[in-house]
Parts: sequence; structure tokens; C-alpha cells
Amino acid sequence: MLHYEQLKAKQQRLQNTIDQLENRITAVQPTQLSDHFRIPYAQALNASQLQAVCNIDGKALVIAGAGSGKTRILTYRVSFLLENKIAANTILLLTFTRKSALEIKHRVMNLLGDQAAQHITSGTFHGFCHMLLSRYSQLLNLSAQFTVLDQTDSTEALAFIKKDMIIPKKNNTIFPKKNTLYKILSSSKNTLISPEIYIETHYPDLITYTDKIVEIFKQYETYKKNNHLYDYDDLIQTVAEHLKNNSEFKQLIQARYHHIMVDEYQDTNLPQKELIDLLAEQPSCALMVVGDDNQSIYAFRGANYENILRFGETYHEATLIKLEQNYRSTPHILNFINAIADQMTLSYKKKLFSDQIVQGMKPTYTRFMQEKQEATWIAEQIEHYQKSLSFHEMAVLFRAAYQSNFIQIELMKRHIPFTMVGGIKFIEKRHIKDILAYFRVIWNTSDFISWHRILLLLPGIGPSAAKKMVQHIVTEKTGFRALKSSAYFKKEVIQTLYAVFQKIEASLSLLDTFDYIEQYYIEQLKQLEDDWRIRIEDFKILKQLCLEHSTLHLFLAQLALDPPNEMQALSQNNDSGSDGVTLSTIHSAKGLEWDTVFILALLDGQTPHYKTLEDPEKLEEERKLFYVACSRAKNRLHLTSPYHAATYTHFFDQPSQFITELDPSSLNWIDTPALFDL
DNA sequence: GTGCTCTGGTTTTTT
DNA sequence: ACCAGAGCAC
Repeated sequence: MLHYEQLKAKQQRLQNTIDQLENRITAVQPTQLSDHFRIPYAQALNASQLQAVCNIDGKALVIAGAGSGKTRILTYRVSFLLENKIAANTILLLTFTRKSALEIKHRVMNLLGDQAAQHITSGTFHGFCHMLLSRYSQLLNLSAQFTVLDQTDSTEALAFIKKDMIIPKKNNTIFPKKNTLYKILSSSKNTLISPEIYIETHYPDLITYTDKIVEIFKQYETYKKNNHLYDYDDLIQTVAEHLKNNSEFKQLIQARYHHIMVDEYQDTNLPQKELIDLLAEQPSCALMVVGDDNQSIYAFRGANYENILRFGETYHEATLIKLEQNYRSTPHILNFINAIADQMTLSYKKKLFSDQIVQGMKPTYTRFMQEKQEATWIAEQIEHYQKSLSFHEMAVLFRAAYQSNFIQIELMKRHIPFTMVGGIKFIEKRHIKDILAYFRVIWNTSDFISWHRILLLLPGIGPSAAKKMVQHIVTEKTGFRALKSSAYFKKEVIQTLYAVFQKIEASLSLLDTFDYIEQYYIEQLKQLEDDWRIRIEDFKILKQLCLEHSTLHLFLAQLALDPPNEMQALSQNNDSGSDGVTLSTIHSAKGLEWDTVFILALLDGQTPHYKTLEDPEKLEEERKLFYVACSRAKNRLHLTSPYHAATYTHFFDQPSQFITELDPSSLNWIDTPALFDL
């Protein structure tokens, strides 16, 4: 946490750089548009949008307020490039999710009526880097048979290494747990601060263990390198490093991508910024980054909103374009979100405005006796609105996934279909991770995390035996065949496992492989989990994914980089298709919009989260989160909270400060009467 | 060495 | 409510 004086100084410094770029705002100038274009750009776009679309050279920062047509300008810009005979494969589009990249591609194809957009390179930072590492593995002298570790895998690997180390006990501090270790490691990598300094500044209690922690990190890096494993951070940093050190690679890549667009720039971290800077290094490379500094909500993951504030420092010739006209929300909602933005201390100046004449409904804030009544009311409203609105035009948003428990129960009770986004992810469930472990060791025989997982599942095999066998397998480098030469092959469970792998090796398709693994694994799951019947339902999704992918490589890449994270509620008739209410964490709702939005649990300590209350910078990010949530609504915005709520360790009974700090006239505050039920 | 039970400490958001 | 680590029986 920064001292108040330091914070002020930092803000002043950033404000200066913002001001400098503000002074270089591109003047609105008529763009020459040829008559041959298939799309009437001048009619379809407003003046600033048109600039963002048509100024296709140089470096530009586009500040796109909520609902100002960000996706629209990306779509039209890609179209414009293609209409100007720019080769599709020189265009690179980096977005926050794969889904939004695909959506933009599809819209371009619709707009132009041809398939040219199919050939642009698009995806997330991680996806893009994964692709480069696979495609250029030879040039970079790396194995193409690599595996991506997700957060759970990385954390497990750290625990694995930690267990092997003798850690002297210090009197009053305990050695950090694996989750803390991961947090320190990832944050230090994402902020480009050495672990030593990071521990000193963020975890002063652990200074006494610094040497041991750093040693664990070193071993972790060595392990990964030897076994062709990459964690999320490695994907980006490895590519960046090779761009820096391998001039052949750099020339190749820079010659390839001439038009780069980056979406959600406010949520990039330093390594990602470096990567962009390397890609766009040549003056001839056009770079447009798009973002909204009011919506930076990923600092916990190392995102640095300074990237967007300091764009002008990196690119002195850069132009600034601001999109301030909002096409999404009613004036009443717009007024409300502008009021939230006014509470923010540091940003590019902007004020969203709208042409809409109908004022619409003022946002409401309603308080209820209990969380249950809060949920009941929301469900009733949904039923009421459903008379004139489809379910899929409504969403319920919340700070943390567990806050949706009551509303989920209430919706199920009423047979209202819904889709849950975010929260406990599909890929994190133990039975999914288990099954994938088999696939992963087939792909990369030295994936020791997965081997360890597979072996530990077997009865009679504990941590000690598993460790010995993993070591044996990894040194033998013969994949599952190493099981046969292991001292443990006399055990029946190992022989059975060996036989399964033999069958898998002979299988002809991904689906065959899946069937063998499933058949074998279900028997084990029955012994391990009472609710195995429910769990095996999830295998249908995996099976579907097997069908959709031609190779093991692509199948695993998708699961690591773009795992399915939406769960259709099994509220009986699932044939209702996609028409369900969306329940989503605010983070996962970024970039989306609905006619009617409910935001619940607006108590101080819940939203904002209590851990952020003491730190002005963290609190500011929570405010941005609230801003993101509210700005999703087109026509109706309903805020709710109970009068009080308790978690295991905390008690909350004050309305969110994000509501009380606003001018009371910007919303309708309703206190429901104090009804007492038993 | 494995696997069970007990206890004490901790809850946010995700590529 | 859930997990990690310690302690203990086989």
C-alpha cells in the first residue's frame, strides 16, 4: 500500500502524462472515402468513430467509454482495412476473450459478405503466444510438445517442490501455503518486480523466508523448462524474450503483422505491454489500442492501468481519439454511471452523452430484511418483466460467485432457466482435471504434474510411491512404457493402468481415447466421490469438445486457454435453448450488455470487498468494478442488498459506499418495510 | 508408507 | 464450509 503522499505524487505524475496526450487530440477531419467501398462508413459511424476506423496508419489510443461502440469500431476498422486491399494475414487482433475475437470476425464477414476476415490472426494474448510457440518451435529451438499449466497446476507444482524442501521453523510466522506462493510468483512476474523485492514490499512478514521461497521458484522454473511446461505468464514472457533476443524471429514476426489492434488495453499487464511494443516497434507498423481507463478491473492479476495512461510516453507520435457518445443506456442510467465516474480520481477526461430523448427509469436501490427476500424480489421482477422481455435480455450480477446462491435457488424453484458465468470453473473440478491428466501425459510424456495426479488416484499408491514413479517416468522418457520397468509394476493397479495406456495408444481417434479413459476412470471415481453420478454428467461436455477438435494438441490448448466457463442450469427443460437469465460475476460481464440488469449484495464489505477498504488504489478498482456493472444496463438498473449479511468471519450492515457517496437524486432509494418472518 | 481423523486458519475477481 | 498439515493406526 502506498503512503498517501506517495499516492498523490504518483497521481500527479500520471495526470501530467495524460494531459500531454490530451493536448494532441486528433482534430476531426473529413476522411476521403472512396465510392467503391461496400460499406457506407460515413453514414454508419459518428465523427470520432470514423476517425478510429479510417486512420489506418500510425499509433493511436482510443478511449472508448462504456457503450460507445467499441466492438463496432473494431469491426468496421477490420472491414476498412480489408476494403483497402490490406492482406488479411497481416492483421492481428488481440482481444480479452476468444469469444469476442470470433464475434468481431463474424461481424466483419457479415458486413463484407465474404470470408476474407477468416484469415486475420485473432485471439487472446495467451492464445496468440501459444500459437507462435507451436508454429515457430523449430526456429526457437523449443519442443512443440509442450503443455500449458493452468493456475491449479502451477500451484500444485509449487506444493510438490515445497514438500521436498526442508524448511526450518521460525518462531511466530508460518511458511506460506501453496496459494500464497503462487500469488507471489505470478504477481512478481506480472509486474516485473523481483520476488525478493515483491516479498519485501507486499509480504513483509515473510522476509525471513525469502531465501527458501526464491529457491522454490528457481526449482519450479527449472522443472518447467526441463519438461516443456509453461504457465500462463511464461507464454507471454517466452515470446517476448525471443523477440528481444532472436533477431531472425523478430524480423519474421514484424514483417508479418502490419496492422495490430488491441482491445481492453486497460487490462494489460507489463509483460503484455512489452510484447505489444516489440511487435509494433517499427514505425511502419500501425497500432491501435482500445480501452477505457474507467473499466480497469484486473489489477489483482497484474494488470496495470498505467499502461493506458502512459501510452503517450511510449509513442510520442500517438494520437488520441475519444468515443464519448453512448448508444446503450437511457439518460437516467447514463447520468448515474457518470456520477460514479465523477468519484474516480484519475482518468482521461470524458463525459458520456446520449441522443436518447426518453429518459427511462431511474436506477433503484432496494433493501430487504434478508438475502432470501432479496433473491425472491429479483425473481419476481424477472417473472414480471418476462411478459415483455426474453429471459436472455436480463442479467443478475454480483461481486463474488458465492453471492449468487440465494438467487440460484430461487430461480430453480420457479423453473426460470439461467446460465451461470464465472465462479467455480468447469476445468477446476477434480474429475475434469483427473481425466485431462491422462490426455496430457499422452501428449507430453514428461508432464510430471499430470503423472503425479494419475498415480495418486490409485489405491495403495501414496505420495512417496507416486513421487518415485514420476521420477522414473520422467528420466526414462519412454512415456507410459516406463511403468513396466518400474519397481511398482508388481502391483496390480499399475498393471491395469499400463493396459489402459496400451489400449489408448492403439485408439484411432480422440473420441476413442476419451471412451477408454472414461471407462477406466469412472470405476475409480465411484470409490472416491459419493456424488459421482452428478459429476460424470460433465463428461458429456468433454466428449463434445473431443468431437470438435481434430488433434490432441488443439484440444488441450483450448481447454487450457479458453475453457468452457458457462454452466447451463439444469432447471429441468434444458431444451429452452439459450433463452435463460444470465447470472454472472461482474468480471465476467465485462463487454456485455442487457436490457435489464440486477446487481445484488451491495453492502459495504461485500461490494466493495472488505479486503480493499483500507487501500485507496484497491478501493478505486472496486469502484470501477461497480461502474462496469452498472454500465451493462440498457433500460433498467436495479440495485439491491439485504439490511445485513454475515459470512463466516465478517458481518456487514452498511449500504455500499458506492451508493451513499452519490447524489441521492440520481437514484430511487427504497427501503422495504421490516417484515418479520419467524 | 498409506490413509484416516482432528484441528486450526481462511474466503474475490481469472487468462 | 473447506482445505492443509499434524498425529496416529495399520
